[in-house]
Amino acid sequence: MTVTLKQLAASLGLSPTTVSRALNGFPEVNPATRKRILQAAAEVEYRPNTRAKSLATGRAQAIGHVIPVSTSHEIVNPIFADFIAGAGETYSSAGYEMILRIVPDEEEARAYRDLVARGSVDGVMVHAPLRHDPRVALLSELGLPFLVHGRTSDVARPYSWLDINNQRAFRRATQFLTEFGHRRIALINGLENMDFVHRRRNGYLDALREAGLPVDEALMRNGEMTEPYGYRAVTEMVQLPDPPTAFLASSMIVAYGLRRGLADLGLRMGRDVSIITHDDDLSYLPNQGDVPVFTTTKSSVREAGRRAARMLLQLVEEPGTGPLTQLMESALVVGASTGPVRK
Amino acid sequence: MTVTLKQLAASLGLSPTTVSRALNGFPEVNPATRKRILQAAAEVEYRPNTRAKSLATGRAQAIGHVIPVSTSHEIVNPIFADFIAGAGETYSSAGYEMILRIVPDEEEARAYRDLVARGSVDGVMVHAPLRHDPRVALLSELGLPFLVHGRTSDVARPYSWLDINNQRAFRRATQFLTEFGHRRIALINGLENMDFVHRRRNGYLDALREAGLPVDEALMRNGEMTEPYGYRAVTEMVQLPDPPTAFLASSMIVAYGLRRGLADLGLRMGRDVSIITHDDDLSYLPNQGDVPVFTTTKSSVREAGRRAARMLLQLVEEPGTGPLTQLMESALVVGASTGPVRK
DNA sequence: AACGCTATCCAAAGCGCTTTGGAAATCATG
DNA sequence: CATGATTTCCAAAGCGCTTTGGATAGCGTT
Repeated sequence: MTVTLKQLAASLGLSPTTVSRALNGFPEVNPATRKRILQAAAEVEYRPNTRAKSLATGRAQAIGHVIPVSTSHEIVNPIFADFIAGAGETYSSAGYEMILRIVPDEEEARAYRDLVARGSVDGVMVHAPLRHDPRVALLSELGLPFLVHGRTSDVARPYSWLDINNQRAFRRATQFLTEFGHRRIALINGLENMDFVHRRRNGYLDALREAGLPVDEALMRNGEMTEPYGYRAVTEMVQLPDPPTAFLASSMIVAYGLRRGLADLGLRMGRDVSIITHDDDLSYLPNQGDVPVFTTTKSSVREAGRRAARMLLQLVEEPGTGPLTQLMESALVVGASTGPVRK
Repeated sequence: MTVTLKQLAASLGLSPTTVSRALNGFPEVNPATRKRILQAAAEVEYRPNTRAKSLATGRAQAIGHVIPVSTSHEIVNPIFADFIAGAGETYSSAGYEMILRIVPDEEEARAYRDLVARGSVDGVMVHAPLRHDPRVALLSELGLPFLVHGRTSDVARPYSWLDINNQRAFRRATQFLTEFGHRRIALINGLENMDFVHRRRNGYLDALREAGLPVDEALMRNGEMTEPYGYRAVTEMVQLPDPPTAFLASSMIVAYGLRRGLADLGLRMGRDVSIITHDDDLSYLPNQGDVPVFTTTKSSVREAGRRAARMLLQLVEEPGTGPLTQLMESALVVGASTGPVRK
């Protein structure tokens, strides 16, 4: 059964103090004794009780992820699983526990306060930041180390984040299309209140401006990034007097919807209509092959999870470390979904 | 800042004992005093320190989910996010923490032992059971309450699980197709070592037998359930001397691949070729509308998460409760992807 | 008036660990 | 060989809570 420090110490004829020091690598213990202790500990598979340890040390050895679930649309972000997987790997190997809280979004603030008050975590990861996100201010105030996956746009004080360069990615993607002669490019974006949506649009607008192309509101959409959303976008836009010849999609799933729409319309992707989508490189939606199916702005969200976790752990373990930030670039990977505009 | 029981007691001129009893609803405290205590506690937003509490009570108030990540294929199951979301809701409202461990699959057993030894959890959820899954025996031996999402096939002793009736679902789906006159039906299944894959195949085989149809190995595939996997399956099978007229897909993502394959081949889904897929009702892959795009065997994995969590909590809170099992049926929802066989 | 109950509160121990402040033994040093 | 410095160990307190085993006061009974 589970063996405690005290029992282990007794079985060795030593005090708990010495055993604890030996196990935790303190210097003041005879090498021979230490060896004996380590051996015995390994033999009985001793593991310190997490709760006791963290009560004594004051550190939770755990990182929290609070996932708000909107009671209205109930969408669970599909990138969530891969990000968590990446972050979780890092936590595990650093000896941290990952604790997840799924809460209705109106209770998110309370969840953070609760985690702090109960001393359940040493830091938290902030998911899916909004353009104006109150969480940054809240967490700064609470004094809990945190790292934002993404950014938010109106915060006075600096904070730590890891983001991909959404603006640059979408500017490059748009440029790529304009260079192929496309002049009517649609942007099938995510929900308006998300911060990344805003940045992607900026990149798109930058490129249009640089190419001297007009902005047409009719070619820009915001919505929950589902497959039917993509489908609807393309089937409706094709009926415009001057329909788009190219589409920028905000996710692979949306791109699937676009593709289906094109197929139903009898249009060939890459010839009649071009598509570029952002690809989070989700493990179950691979876009590979000699020539990938889609041209994408690609960036592994799993890798983002790994890096974000590493940064957060640093913030936790070295308090006073200035805000940490990291901007990941995404690759523009050319696949079969783009081509010169048809005359 | 964070206030402790002792501080709260001191500020009220009471002993920690009384405050603790008042907060935990014990009878031996004067109603007036209790009210005073509750008020003060609410005012300073007192929350008992989780670790201290669980050290004292011996209960972790936490449920573990161990997610093995294969180092070889690295696929994170897409249903994972929705299941977790469902389970998480339940845990939260029951006052339990959810702790997640992402571990390389060869270390999974160690992860369970570790969780037990450290006393980090009161129970665990077992994901993605294999046909022959060693975890059930391991966990029984460890004496840790657990619930399996799915089933495994060769375990002597009874265990608790929640599963969908995969066999029945796939039998009905196959029947539905045979009744439409299909005689060449392909089964695009998941990885062979997964338990549900086996059950689905059994359902499929049952229906073929009932319809007096021969089994053709060339029409059955196993593989990681990605979009390209579906695509490859259909494009290759169509070249068979006697190609299938209908496909059973094991997930929505696979069905997307099938659909793309058909489109590339110039075949119309629902007319030239029929498709039925299992639909886990993932929030970001909706299959709705007056006439859904796909005919599916549908069962919400989110709801499964909710129920599984409830069952697990019951096992944890009422030890000695016999093994709990629940078999959910999935609905056969008719969409636009099926039709009578073309002559 | 003495008694036993009951209601209400508290002191103290304990959960399993870490950590402070010695104590004892060993060592080098003059 | 006495002295101070090191090395090596341990007792005890403490982390924030629960819980056992009283203590005290107020109450109704006889």
